[in-house]
Amino acid sequence: MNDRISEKRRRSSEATRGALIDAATELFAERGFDGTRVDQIAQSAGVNKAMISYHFGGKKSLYNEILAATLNEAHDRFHEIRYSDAPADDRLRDFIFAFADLAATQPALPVMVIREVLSGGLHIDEDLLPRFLELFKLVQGIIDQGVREGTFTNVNSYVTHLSLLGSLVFFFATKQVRELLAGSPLPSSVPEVSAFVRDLQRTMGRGLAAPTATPKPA
Amino acid sequence: MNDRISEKRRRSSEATRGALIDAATELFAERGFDGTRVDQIAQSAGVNKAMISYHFGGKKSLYNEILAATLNEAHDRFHEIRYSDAPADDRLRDFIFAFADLAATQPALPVMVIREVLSGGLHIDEDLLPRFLELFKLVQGIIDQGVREGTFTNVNSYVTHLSLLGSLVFFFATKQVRELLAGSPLPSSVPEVSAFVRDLQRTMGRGLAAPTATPKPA
DNA sequence: GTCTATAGGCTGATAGAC
DNA sequence: GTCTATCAGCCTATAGAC
Repeated sequence: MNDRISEKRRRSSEATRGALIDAATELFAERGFDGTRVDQIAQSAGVNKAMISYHFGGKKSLYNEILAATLNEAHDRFHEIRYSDAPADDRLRDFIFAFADLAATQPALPVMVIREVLSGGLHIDEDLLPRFLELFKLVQGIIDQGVREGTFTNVNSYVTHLSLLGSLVFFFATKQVRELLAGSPLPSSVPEVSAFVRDLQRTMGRGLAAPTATPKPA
Repeated sequence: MNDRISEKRRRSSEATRGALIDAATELFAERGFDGTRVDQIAQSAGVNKAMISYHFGGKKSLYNEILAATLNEAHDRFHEIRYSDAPADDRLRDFIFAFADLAATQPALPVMVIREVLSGGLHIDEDLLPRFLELFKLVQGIIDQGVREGTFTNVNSYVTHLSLLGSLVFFFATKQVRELLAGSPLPSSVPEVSAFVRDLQRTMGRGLAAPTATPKPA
């Protein structure tokens, strides 16, 4: 390849793209699409704002590219759970852990998901919708499995999967405010996250367990 | 009072105010503060957009007035539960029902709450914050009570109350999208809501019940 | 590939007539 | 109290220099 002459340029280009994506991800998550100014994105990334149009074709395209990347990462992370043949209660436990793990690495995901859901998918790209719904289907499928197998009590899987996702998404989406209200920076929220995961796994496990089945000891 | 001469005007004035509030409530909930245009509010209310500045002193003040009214209504609705001396599991059940009932009448509440929480209380009025936190404290208090009384298992009340509120807020906040995805208008979501309330009451009740205590029959 | 400068459109607010 | 007309500011996108 004739990379030699353009090596320096190529690296700069990708550095610019990356810087823009990182800055924009944080800002979009924090203030939403409408609340984010392209000037801020550019300044925060340390590049000129014209680069947004050049590299991504505008603010909206940048937003969609970020959303796509985020959803794709989620898709990959849940691969094992999706095709696992473990019993439903184990898969549920694994899902809660995996979601929390993902949210810890990619804090923007839950916020962007909830923002999209609130706005009724107003500025979501049409071909991103399936990726979006996958997440919901996976959880509902696990609950359906448990009901079918008889390990879960006879809940409505539709409303129940919404409850579970609501708990998860809300917890991580509110992290920022809670830190703010907690006084200040909050040293480390890791113990908080693991308490949340543990309690949610237990509460859901016990709450869904069929009356006849003895729930596994916590 | 000298209302006679200004009676017609006063009524018009309040009608204008009311129309603006109604229109703005719906639009703010649907698109957020930044996503809502004052032109839209005025047009949707059928009045001139100058009326927003005249009656409320600007877009932001209108927003805060709506948020205050919404939070005050929530405060009033939960009065009985707040001062109830019933056992924790009953209070929890009542709270879930009351929240759902409130959300059905005031669909904007959960959406505005979640939007505020996401933006880190960026444009919330400072004297509104206590009202906001009340809601959270109430739920956490109920869970603390159950743990103290020994009817609830030894959960972390902080993370658990977030799970519960997350389920509630998320379910009602996503109503719009879910209707959109369900094909179309969705005839009536009442059966869905009652299924949600029932399952959430059961799942939380069973999930939190202390191992020694026998959960009440559903 | 990156930057500066600027265009063009829209937003929220207000002065002044009725 | 309400409306029309208009302003100043801000936002995103782009043309053109380097």
